[in-house]
Amino acid sequence: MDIFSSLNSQQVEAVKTTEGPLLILAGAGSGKTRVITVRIAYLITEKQVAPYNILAVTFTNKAAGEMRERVEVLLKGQKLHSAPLISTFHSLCVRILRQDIENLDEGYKKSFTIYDTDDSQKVVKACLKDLGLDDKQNNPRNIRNAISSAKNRGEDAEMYASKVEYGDGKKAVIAKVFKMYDERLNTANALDFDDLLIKTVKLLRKSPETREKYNDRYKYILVDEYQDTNALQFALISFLTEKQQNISVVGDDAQSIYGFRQADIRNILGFEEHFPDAKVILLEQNYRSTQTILDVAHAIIENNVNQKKKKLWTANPGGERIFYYQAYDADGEARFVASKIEEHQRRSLSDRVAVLYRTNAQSRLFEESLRRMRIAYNIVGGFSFYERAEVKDVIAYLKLAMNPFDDIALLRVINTPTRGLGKTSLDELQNQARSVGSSLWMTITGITDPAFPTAVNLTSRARTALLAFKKTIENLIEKVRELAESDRPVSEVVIAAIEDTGYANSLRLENTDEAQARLENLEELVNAAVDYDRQEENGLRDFVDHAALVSDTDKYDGTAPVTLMTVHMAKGLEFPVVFLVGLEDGIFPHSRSINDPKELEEERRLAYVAITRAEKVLYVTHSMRRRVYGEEIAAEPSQFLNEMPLELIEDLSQSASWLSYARSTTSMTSKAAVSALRGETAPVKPKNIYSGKTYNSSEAIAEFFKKKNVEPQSREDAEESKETVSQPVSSLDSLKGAAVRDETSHSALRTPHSLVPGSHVRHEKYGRGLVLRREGVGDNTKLTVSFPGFGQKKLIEKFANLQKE
DNA sequence: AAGTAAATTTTTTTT
DNA sequence: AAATTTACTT
Repeated sequence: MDIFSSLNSQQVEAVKTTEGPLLILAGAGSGKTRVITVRIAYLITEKQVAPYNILAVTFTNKAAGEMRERVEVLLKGQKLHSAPLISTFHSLCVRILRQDIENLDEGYKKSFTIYDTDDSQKVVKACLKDLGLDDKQNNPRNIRNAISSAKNRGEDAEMYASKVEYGDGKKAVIAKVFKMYDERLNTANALDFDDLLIKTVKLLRKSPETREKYNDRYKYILVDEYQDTNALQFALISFLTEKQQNISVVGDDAQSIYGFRQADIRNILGFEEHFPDAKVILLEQNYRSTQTILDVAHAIIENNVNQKKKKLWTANPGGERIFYYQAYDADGEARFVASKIEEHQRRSLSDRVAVLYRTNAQSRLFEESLRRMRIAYNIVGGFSFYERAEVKDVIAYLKLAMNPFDDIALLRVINTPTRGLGKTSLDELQNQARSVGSSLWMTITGITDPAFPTAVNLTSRARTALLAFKKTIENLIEKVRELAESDRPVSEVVIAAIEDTGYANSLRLENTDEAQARLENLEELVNAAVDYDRQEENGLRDFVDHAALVSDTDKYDGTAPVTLMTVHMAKGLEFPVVFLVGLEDGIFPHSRSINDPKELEEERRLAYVAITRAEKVLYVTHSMRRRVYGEEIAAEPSQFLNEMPLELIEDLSQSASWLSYARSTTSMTSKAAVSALRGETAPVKPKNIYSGKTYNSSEAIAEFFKKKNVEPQSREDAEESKETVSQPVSSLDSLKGAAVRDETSHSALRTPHSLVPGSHVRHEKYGRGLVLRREGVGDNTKLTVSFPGFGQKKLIEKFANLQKE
């Protein structure tokens, strides 16, 4: 196969320039991912570079996954002994730190825990409390954000403190918390997301041997979305490419949308200064969109002052005008979108549709309207499976078993399920821990040791409860140790964390629908763990890291007919049909950005990203009313609408719209047009009451966990399935059953040992399926089953309760 | 100590 | 409107 056949001359040059620093300025839709992937293939097949010497870094797991897939296709048939590492910044750092963090000499051990945003915020809250500060006046979330921003700028607690001006009380508080926060994380052997980058950079700076090691390992480095890199990421890349200088970066300053994460556009603008030998290649031909769509996008981005002037061109046909719809209220907007999607699907099923919004909170109405129209859709982001309380609880047990110093994990589970350790006892425990400056786990060990009776204000009941808890965790630790020494499946420990801790039983005793749903989620967690069984000794570690680092982003299914997501998530993707919704002042651009010219420019770039996702058809919609915090308020059209060339827009609104006024009026400003229009509108009609639960459900979760080589699948009308599947059944029978359950009723004993590949089975939730693979023996037998409409599932035979058909 | 009722807050965007 | 936190009861 000629890998160059589909490339233009600039793209070919970008692929063939393998040595030395290279900057590829790639406009939207200019085939940037294709260049990167072909480049990787070229290095391996033509330049004989060993795959493991290649590193490609992206920002999201979704981008990494997609790149991996495409490289795989290009390299199909080659007999390779290794694979290039295609990873996110954060995963790369975890990989390095799990090997070498001990060289950092900061007391961190390889078994470190990763704290997510939620965990970090809890630490901040605890710090405030211990500093005797009120968390009403000092919002923990804001403080956490301030610390995170500082870290991403490359500042540590000391640097931050030195910059606090006299009299700035707020910053003084942040500085204090910052210092304490870092100390806490250190004693807990925990790293937050930002630390992953920071500690890796520090390690590389400090240890020339480590630096050498990774320089020799990664001889060719590619960075995607380079315009979104921040100071830390830049430092990391600089260290890694120190020796070889074989760095190539791809980016587009017009698509920089992560300023809030301290992305520094100077990284891309100053690339040539930092690497004087750098070669620069421009990719300006757009292969994705119609000229009309590009013209609209260009008209908007032109309003940015800080922008390199450049214009994309396309050989694609001009295309139809973009469509516009003004809805009376947000519900009407959602109904319009759903009915148009239906229309599109009737015409041509193959055209994938995306509904893009500024904030996750906007998704609900669109979900509802699509559901009512019985249109299958896929939603990306929002609430993550791993953010569910029950999932976090069980993960916390696992984290604790691997790193008992993890105070946050310990606090999360010590009284979950309730063990009679209430606020009083826990306060005392924390006080005790603080007074000796050690972790809670060590403190518990001290308190419960009969040989060293400590003077603590604990009731004997609490002491007994602590002892029981300690035993529970020790058992779990033992399980983890056994696991590491044998080839036992990861799922076994996960089940132990659910069952042996009493967690599942307490849920069963609740006997409510909600508890039932939680149990189902935990079954999915066990199913997810099955996938890690083959990764031997680090399986559990990897599994928990995955839970911390992987968001719902990679739930994205590139073949789903309808996808709902935020504009941020849509970056790098393309769709034949795009709905850009909620184009209202305060929504898009967001109210938080409207007063700062810098941030407004970022919003504009965001709008540019959204528009350039569209290949053929673009709809832009807005509503005249919107509910904010439960109150319905008047909404004004986005200024971005006003920046679009009006002659390229076709108005689909049912009655007189902002657009028609804007067109007919030269004297009136568009804002005035809106007020004039509003004066004519009828009183608010009664709102359609629809209060069905819109999301959640285990099928969404099952979806999430599906890994590569799994049939993609959209979410079905969950409401209907809820009604028809009256008795929800899951793959993990043991978790669901009655609180007290006779062991002999385990499905393994009921299921005949005849589920060989090729046989047809029935699963109570997924329906009829075909057994594809059978692995393991006895209780550990795992089956890979393909369920039409649900894709492939890996199930533990013992728990799956499969009926032969 | 645990469950319930009342009060308060929440919305950027992501690893 | 919904979710989370706090205050109050048993």
